[in-house]
Amino acid sequence: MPRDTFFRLPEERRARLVREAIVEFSDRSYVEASLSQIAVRSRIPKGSFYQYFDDKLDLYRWLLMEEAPRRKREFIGASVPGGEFWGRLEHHIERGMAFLVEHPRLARLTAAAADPTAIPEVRGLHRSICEAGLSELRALLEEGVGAGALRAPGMDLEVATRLVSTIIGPGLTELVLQELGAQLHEVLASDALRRRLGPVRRRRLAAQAIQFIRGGLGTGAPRASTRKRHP
Amino acid sequence: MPRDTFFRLPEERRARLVREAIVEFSDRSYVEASLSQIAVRSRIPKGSFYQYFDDKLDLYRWLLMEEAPRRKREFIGASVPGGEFWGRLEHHIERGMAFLVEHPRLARLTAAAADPTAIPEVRGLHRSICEAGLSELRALLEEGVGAGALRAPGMDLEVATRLVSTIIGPGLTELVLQELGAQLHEVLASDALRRRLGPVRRRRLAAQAIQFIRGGLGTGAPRASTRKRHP
Amino acid sequence: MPRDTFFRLPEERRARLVREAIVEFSDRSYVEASLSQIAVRSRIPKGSFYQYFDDKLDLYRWLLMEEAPRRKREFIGASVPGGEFWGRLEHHIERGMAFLVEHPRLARLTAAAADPTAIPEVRGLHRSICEAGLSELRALLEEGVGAGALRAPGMDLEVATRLVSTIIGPGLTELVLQELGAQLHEVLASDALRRRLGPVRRRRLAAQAIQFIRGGLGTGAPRASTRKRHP
Amino acid sequence: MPRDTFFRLPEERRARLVREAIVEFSDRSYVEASLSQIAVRSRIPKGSFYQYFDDKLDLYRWLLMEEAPRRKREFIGASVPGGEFWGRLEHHIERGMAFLVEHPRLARLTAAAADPTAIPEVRGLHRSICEAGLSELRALLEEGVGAGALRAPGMDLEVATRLVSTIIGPGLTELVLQELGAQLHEVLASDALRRRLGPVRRRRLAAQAIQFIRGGLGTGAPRASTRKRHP
DNA sequence: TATGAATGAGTTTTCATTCAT
DNA sequence: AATGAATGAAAACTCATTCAT
Repeated sequence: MPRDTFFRLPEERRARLVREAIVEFSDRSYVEASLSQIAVRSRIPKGSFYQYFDDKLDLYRWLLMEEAPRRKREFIGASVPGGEFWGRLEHHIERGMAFLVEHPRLARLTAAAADPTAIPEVRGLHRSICEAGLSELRALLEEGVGAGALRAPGMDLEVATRLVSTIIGPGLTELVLQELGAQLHEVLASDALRRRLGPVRRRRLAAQAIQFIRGGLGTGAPRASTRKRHP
Repeated sequence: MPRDTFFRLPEERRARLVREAIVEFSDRSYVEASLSQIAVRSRIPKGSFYQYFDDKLDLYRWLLMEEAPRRKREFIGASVPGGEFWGRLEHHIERGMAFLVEHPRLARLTAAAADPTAIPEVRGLHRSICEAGLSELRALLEEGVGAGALRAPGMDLEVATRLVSTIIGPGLTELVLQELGAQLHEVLASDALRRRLGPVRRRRLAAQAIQFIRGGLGTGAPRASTRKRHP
Repeated sequence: MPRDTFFRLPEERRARLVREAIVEFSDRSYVEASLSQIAVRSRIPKGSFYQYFDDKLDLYRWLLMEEAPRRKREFIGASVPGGEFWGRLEHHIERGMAFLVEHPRLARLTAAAADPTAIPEVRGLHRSICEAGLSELRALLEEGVGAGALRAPGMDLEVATRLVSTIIGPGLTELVLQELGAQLHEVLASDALRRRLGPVRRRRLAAQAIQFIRGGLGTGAPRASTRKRHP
Repeated sequence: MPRDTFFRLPEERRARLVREAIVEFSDRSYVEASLSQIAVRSRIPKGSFYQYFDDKLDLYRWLLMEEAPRRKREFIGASVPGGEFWGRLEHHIERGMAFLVEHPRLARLTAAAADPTAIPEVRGLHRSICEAGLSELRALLEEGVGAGALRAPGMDLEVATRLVSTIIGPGLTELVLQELGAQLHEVLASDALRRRLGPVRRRRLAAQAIQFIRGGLGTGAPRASTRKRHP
């Protein structure tokens, strides 16, 4: 975690550092990312950097576990609203996509949790982020089960959680990129490009995701309630 | 692509190189992977390596685009059999999971196509692999639409393809890891561990995935046919 | 030398700084020693440190030339007592060993004068400390010569001084460590360990050192008086 | 230990590297010494260095444990000759001083074993070198005891070994520096300077050291045989 | 006077690729 | 064709000292 000095930094200076760190870590994987580059671009001497963070991992961890989530929460607003289950899930998804479009680098940072790496510490970090995401989603689905909105015979809640998580995680990102007809790095680089995905198209995508999760693709598939198997 | 010299290599020698390359590139991301390590472990001098491949990327490309797919085809057998759509998809999924369990390193290699990287060439490579996978899946789904098995009002075939692809790609992998209660690198390292996932448990997982794709999670969701939107 | 501000410091604060400086400089060589560590452990801001001392060297110099000798004098008491020469030397040695056991970090600091270093200023400092020690010892030996207690044909007083100095400097330290069956850093760290060397064992060691200096190891060696050769 | 490549190096190149390494490590302590400097001065790219040695410590270890001892053995000749004990010891001492004068940097390297450091690996290395030296000396003294040449009542062989070792180690070095009226680093730097200490003066110093060890400084000190106490 | 922060020159080490034999 | 060695551009990180408040 950053040292106190980091938080006491002049706003402008800290913002520069954070901005360039986010750019670097969203453009490149953890190993690819270069502290030297961050230092050069943010015009913060490398020596100074080490006043704020223990090391590269410390910065990365803070970005992934504190800064990105905090900004996401701020953006998303007072978490998921009450109401009917499917509506809440749709809202969740729609906000996720909005975040993706408005703050693609932060979204990419969060998604980095799914990236594989041989570095044990980073792996642990990624893992704990994934699990936090899954917990949140599991809680949401549990409510859905409780409310009778979710049913699927023979499917574990755990399994359902993973599958839905995959859809609203990498799935939606892919969808957005496809809709924009661009690659991730282009979207990260170009404000104009991703602004093409206005609320309307976004909502249409969200609706399709919801529909996929809700009704699947089949015709006349068997219907039944989702059961918790693993208690 | 490898030079001719590579294919003229004594079988044993080539096998050693390929084996260790697969180990390295499945254990580590492209940047993390070390040619030196491959050279040392396969007992192929680094100098010789450059007689066979142009560079690190060349080897990686060959593994991802030629060797892994070839071995996967061999394992999976004569592609998807005929028959009813859902049965074929289930077979597809089941074979994918079998491959994952029997050849986890090759499966990981294939999945690497989803890893982000700042290296443009690698990005291009990953992209083309992803698109090949999507094409194949799209073709399958198109048949499903033709046969009337697939219906979802307001959902593009492209969207459906992406979502299904996400499920049977990262989704299933996550499911398998969860079922094994282990992390990727443990599964890669331990034969015993992944052998715990016998055909029965595998089929149960596959069934749940199919059910998710086919019927979704909802109760009484609207039914309609999948339309091609993007021509 | 420290600035006045240092001496005007609240006692508690100054003591903390001195204590931690002694720990650091006895645990590590001059170059290895870290001002940052001293600052952190003594809870004296680094900035403040530079109000008290010019730099790292200034602190080190003060410790070696002022503080350690002062404390040693305090411990040893009113220097060497009168009396017969050998008795005085034995007392000198015995007190040195007692100091080593009771204040190992201060003793180590003093002994640091023998450490080689590439830093010219530190070298000069070490040198002058060595010479001070030699002067003192030379004076003592001169008295011995005067009193007829010391005789060795063909041996310069200078040579004798160096040799005796080596014995009661590094020699005795090594002897103590050997007797404790431990390494320097262990002895520095553990009060319990070095307390095992009670007065009795200490006196036995001192006696052996004296005997070595006085009579050597030979049987029937020639006897003659030490002459001053180098005026 | 160095890799094979190091030994296969063109003689000129390897000699340059070794020479500059010896210069660096004799001029500076382990921590002070800089690989970069060695690389620059020997005109060996830093990258190449790491083909020959694992790291800085590896080079240092090889110098201290292999190269310096080997060259010393070569210089000293077929170890200690037979004959009467005191004659052998004198020869030992005289050769040591000759080595000191002819190869002061190598001698300094060997003596580095007595330098304290906070780096555990280096400490271990130094320690094992010290113990090797002590073993050799102990063996010599044991013979002396056996031959009846050594006697000193109440003195352990271990204690005697340490004391003699101190005399012929740091003691003699100090003596030589004093005789030259110079400091270590001047002697290291100037061939002319140390050549002033010709065989005659050297022998006189050696004789005084022997006399000190043999007969001590006292007049009419008690005589008795050295006993082994610690078995 | 006290202090927290800034800094830059330096360190060791890695690795893909090239080159000469 | 085979290969052992050479290399240089990068990386992460440290620390005494200075500066501004």
